[in-house]
Amino acid sequence: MTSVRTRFAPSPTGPLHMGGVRTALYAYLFAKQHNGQFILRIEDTDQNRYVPGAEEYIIEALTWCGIIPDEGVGFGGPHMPYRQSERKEKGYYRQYADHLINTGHAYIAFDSTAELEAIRKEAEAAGNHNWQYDNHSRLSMTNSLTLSAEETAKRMANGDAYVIRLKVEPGTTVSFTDMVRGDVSFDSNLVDDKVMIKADGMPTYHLAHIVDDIMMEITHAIRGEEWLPSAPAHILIYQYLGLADKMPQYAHLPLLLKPEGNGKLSKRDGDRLGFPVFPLEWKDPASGEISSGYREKGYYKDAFVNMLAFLGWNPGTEQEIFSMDELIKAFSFERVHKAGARFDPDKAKWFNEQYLRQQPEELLAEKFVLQMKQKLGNDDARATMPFATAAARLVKDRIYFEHEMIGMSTCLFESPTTYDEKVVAKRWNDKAKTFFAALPAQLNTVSDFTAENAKLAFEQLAAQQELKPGDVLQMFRVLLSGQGSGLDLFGMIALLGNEEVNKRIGAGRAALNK
RNA sequence: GGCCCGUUCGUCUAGGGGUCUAGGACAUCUCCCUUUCACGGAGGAAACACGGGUUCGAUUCCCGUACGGGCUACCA
Repeated sequence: MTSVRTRFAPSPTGPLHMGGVRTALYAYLFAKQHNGQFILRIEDTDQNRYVPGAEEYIIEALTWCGIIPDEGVGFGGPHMPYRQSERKEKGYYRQYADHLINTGHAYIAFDSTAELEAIRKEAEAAGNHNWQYDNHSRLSMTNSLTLSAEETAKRMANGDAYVIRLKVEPGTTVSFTDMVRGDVSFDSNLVDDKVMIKADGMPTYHLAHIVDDIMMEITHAIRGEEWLPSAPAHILIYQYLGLADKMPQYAHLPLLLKPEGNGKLSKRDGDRLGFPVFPLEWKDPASGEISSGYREKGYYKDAFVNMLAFLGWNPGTEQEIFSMDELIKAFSFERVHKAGARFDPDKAKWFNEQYLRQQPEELLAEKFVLQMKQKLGNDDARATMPFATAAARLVKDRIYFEHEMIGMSTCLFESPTTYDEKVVAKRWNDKAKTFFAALPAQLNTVSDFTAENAKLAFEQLAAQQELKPGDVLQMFRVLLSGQGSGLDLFGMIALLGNEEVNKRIGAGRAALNK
């Protein structure tokens, strides 16, 4: 039995959409589950749409996600080159196309784009919305079927522009078994004569992916649902080639839909709704426009991959957190949902939160030290592991992303400049004033300034003054941080230290008593 | 318009003839914990698109309708 070989074949027309990443992920998971190979092929047959940097972006994005190709552009392999423009130079596609012509399954067509456009317009005006170049119309067009062999040869020798079209035989039902959809069938009468080789000599997707899949021994072709309508043409090509036995199994994946409204998820949605649609940040080379990326937004790659895997697939158990290895074991196309999946940015954040919670404390502390150094300067005494570890413990459960640590802990580094008015209005009374006048001295009696000891001292003083801790606790927080809510109060106090706490109490009293 | 695919809580989904008084997760609400907030815990509200069949019995099978999506290029 030959080994499973899947491929991801994007065209370098811009940054890789997260839907594309999911397609790559499923193809990768399936290949790895079967100890097979995952191949990255670049489909750059449309010279007009080529975007510089896109190819590098694709490779970097897949690499970041841990979806590492075994073969492909940037990775080498036994089927080089893996870029279709280069494979075209080798004559691969033309060879297959000529074979199809020689066996009567394809023909040369001279009709120009402008002519076709005119015909479509005319048909449209006559109420025919579905004119296509097919078995109904091809005999009234200018092609090697309607021209004599001599005339055709003459035109070609003349350098007249022509394309090679597939000659679809009418009257059959084309059916195949899709890995996610089951049996699907089409009427060949309705399949158009697809262009396989364009006037510029480049193959179209339809021919190119088949030739490459055959040559690269692809066993499973995994792609988006948008390809389903052209699947019958692809199956016919395999049949006409006499290579139906080489045809991979197809899997058409459901599309990713907008979080709200209609249609598939697009670049615009991210900009509009404030979440990334791309794995990595992308700067459009032409417009300079920047699209945000999951990596730059602070998502863990594992969380991103986990989230993506669950958009349209689920394991059938209640487990939601999956490592790549677990995904490889659990994945199956039978469990891919058939309907499009509406993307939910909240759930994406939730996944990241879960991964954040799982992070080892030490790792978080290391990142925190870096953030502190950036904010406070390299030499700041607080930007060290012991302090950062304690601080990380304080903020960890209140954030979705690592980069939020520093912002969540502002009160550890900055004295308040304003004080929560609501709390002040309610709690800054005579008793509180007396209490906080005495508190610094009380705190000075604490020899080991831990959270527990500071709390004890605080409660003692409150008891002495016949106050419930609740009467002055929130005010204490406001004096220290300016805010009515925030990090665990005594945890924060321990980190601030006796001296800083007293200083802030003093500053706060001065400000509020003015 | 034509063709193809789809349709379970707001969202992602489980379930594929009786076990469904339809399960989980996100979001939302309530309560508990807590000085607060968050975390955590407990609980609530919330869905089988509709109409016909088939069947003793349909969320589950079939057919229609509606709705959604995709495709309809010498783009992928």
